[in-house]
Amino acid sequence: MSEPRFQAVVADDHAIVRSGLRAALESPGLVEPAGIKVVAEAADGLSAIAAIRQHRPSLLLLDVQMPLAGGLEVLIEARRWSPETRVVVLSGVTSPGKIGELVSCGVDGLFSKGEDNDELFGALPGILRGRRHVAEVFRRMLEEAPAVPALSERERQVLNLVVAGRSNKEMAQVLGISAKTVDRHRTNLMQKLDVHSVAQLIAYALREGLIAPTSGL
Amino acid sequence: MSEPRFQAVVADDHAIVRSGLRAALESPGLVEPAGIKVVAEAADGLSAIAAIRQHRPSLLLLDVQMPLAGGLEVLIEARRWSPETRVVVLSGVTSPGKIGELVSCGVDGLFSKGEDNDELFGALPGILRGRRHVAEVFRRMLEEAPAVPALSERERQVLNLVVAGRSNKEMAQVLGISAKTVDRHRTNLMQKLDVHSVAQLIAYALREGLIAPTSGL
DNA sequence: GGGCGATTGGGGGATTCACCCCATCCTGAA
DNA sequence: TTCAGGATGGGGTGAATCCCCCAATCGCCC
Repeated sequence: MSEPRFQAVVADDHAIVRSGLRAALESPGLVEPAGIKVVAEAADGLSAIAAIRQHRPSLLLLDVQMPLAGGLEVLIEARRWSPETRVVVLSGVTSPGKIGELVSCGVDGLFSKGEDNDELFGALPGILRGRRHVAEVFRRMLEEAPAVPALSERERQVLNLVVAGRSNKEMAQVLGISAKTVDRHRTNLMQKLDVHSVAQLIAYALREGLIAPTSGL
Repeated sequence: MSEPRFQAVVADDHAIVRSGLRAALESPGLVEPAGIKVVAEAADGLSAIAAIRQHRPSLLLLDVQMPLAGGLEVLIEARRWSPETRVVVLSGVTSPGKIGELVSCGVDGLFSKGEDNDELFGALPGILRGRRHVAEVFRRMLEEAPAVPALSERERQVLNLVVAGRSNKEMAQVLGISAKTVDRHRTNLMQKLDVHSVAQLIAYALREGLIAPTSGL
């Protein structure tokens, strides 16, 4: 019996998922001949970052949406504190925006929770040895991406406030500008996104993961 | 080595969760001395119902939100086709509305994905022998429930259409009634829920899980 | 320097929304 | 049988939205 060559940290807000991943990684032969030792689990983004800083593992298995800090933030912090750690993200949501962000930030692996994990387990050995792997589903999605329009800083702010239920007048106060200017940004925003109502605007923000579904009001 | 006394069906849209639950159920001693045999997995509501009809298992482990049919629908169908099957629901979302619905529909077990699964595994043997168990978190939540107002059929329809981004005029066409009546329902709806904008209305629908975050537009 | 885009702000208008008023019809419970 | 509540509509008002018009300033890149 040989010692596991690799150590991993598993981060997901669901305990069942963590134990499932742990079982799969540690079972010899499934991913690695000697298995992969899971040295820490994390239920939220902050403790994930803490675990990375402490253990400097060879692999980080990461969920996209978690409490306290999302997948992207954790990815960036992990790169900073442990550059040699291979970061693999598991995504439950499939919004082209978030996926694109992760890819351009240089994740080493990107897989969907909905699909079979054969693709994940099959690709992990390669990833641990320096290769990269983005799941078929996501690669096709990015190719067929309907040209995501780039929003300006102000437009993003306005979008967030609209989603939060604020009126133009309130936004004007918050941002310290005229209500008319808010209206202007709003118009440009809706034109860029090709939507024509608040509801569609919120639906867009939701699809793109610009907003946490758990945010009150 | 004795044969497992119980058979289970596991339904969840994430493959990792299914395999994690399977591993836990089947491992001898963790839940049952002889383990629980997982006779089928289902990735969506319809195949979950099909599996129940075919296998008539002693246990159904069920996720709340799945494609094609939600947890509640599957629960009702399971009761119809296999009344002796104990139905245990795992909820990722924690909206008082959905939780209350499930309890009043008579689930045998109700647990949160976010918490440790010790409570689940500890309670399963009792559930298999006829007891019921609702997780601590949810019991406290239901006690502190802020008196969920009951919506009428029309109001629910209008709410869904509002969330879908339809205007009053469009809803009038869809529902075959006057735009003025739609406005009426809308007014009553917002009064009942104590909200005063489309954004807050959508936020409510989202919190209560009345709408799938993955629904396009 | 000359565009280009982001940001700022104003006027105006058509439409929609939020919320009142009023009424009738029907169903089921008390 | 009365009576409450749901569903159906009409009228109207004030506010907000959506979308045009116009203009100015600032920074950035070629």
